[in-house]
Amino acid sequence: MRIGYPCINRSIGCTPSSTFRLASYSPERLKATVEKNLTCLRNILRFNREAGLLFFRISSDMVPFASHPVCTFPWQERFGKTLSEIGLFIRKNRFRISMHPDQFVLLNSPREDVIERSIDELRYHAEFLDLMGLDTTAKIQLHVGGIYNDKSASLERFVTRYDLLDDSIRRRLVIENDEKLYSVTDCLGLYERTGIAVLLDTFHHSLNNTGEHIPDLLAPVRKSWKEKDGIPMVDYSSQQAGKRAGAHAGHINKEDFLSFLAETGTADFDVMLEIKDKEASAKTALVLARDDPRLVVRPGDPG
DNA sequence: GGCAGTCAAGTACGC
DNA sequence: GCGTACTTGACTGCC
Repeated sequence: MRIGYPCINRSIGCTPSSTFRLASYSPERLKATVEKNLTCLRNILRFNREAGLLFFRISSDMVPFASHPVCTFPWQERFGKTLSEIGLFIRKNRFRISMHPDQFVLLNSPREDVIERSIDELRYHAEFLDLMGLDTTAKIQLHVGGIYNDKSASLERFVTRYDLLDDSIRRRLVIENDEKLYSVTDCLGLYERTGIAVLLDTFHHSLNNTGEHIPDLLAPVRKSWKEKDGIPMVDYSSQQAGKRAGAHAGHINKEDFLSFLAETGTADFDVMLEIKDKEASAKTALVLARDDPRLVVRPGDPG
């Protein structure tokens, strides 16, 4: 078990997801922004190594407009060397890496233009991980998509689309249950049909389920991750008091996290804390888990 | 320098 | 039908 947090770090004073408006696109601007983002990513990874936080989600904004027609700058060539250096650092320190394209990426849309843009965006994500030289345990996590007034037809479209994807994308793609439309059970059904691994989001599951308890889902979810995929990734969060159902907590709820560790027993996975204060809660989680035999690195271990 | 309005992209939902 | 929430920050133009 590794513990981590997504995309940004709130204490080291840089952001790895600087961007700019489409209207102000220029190759120079792109180059400068990617340079800045990569430098920050490096700093975050160093910070994480020292903190013992070995699971990290890389922001989709590393290369702004990467999949947009406006972007003709050969960022792959320009930054290939830097990316492979970062990848080496990642492999050397046994980090686990994920990426999570945002809500515009939909494989089951009935609209062909949406599908095309989505595949372009997935190609960018896969390319980014490939350039770092990461193996297929580095994943791109995606939700199943929309319902479009017909859930079974929409599931069917997902299967069809998934089968048509390039292997460079397919070998990294995993599906995550969402809080409203597609439950873990729906995702496991897609696994049965396509072989795609299922990323369990415990918080989404608490909001969208058909009565299954987390401990009962661990084995079927585990089964969907093959050896080449690595151990499962799990997203963890809890409800922010006083906000709409589904709002991510601002700080880790210690009791809730401890009971999550307890109810998952000896099942091994890497866990990502989707909590708003990012590395602060992740560090707390690491301390809370210090006696858990599943942990790869304990707090205070030399980095 | 500070502020408020706005930002590539899709979908579901409430009014 | 239209505006808004997702996730949330941070870019941008204006004062």
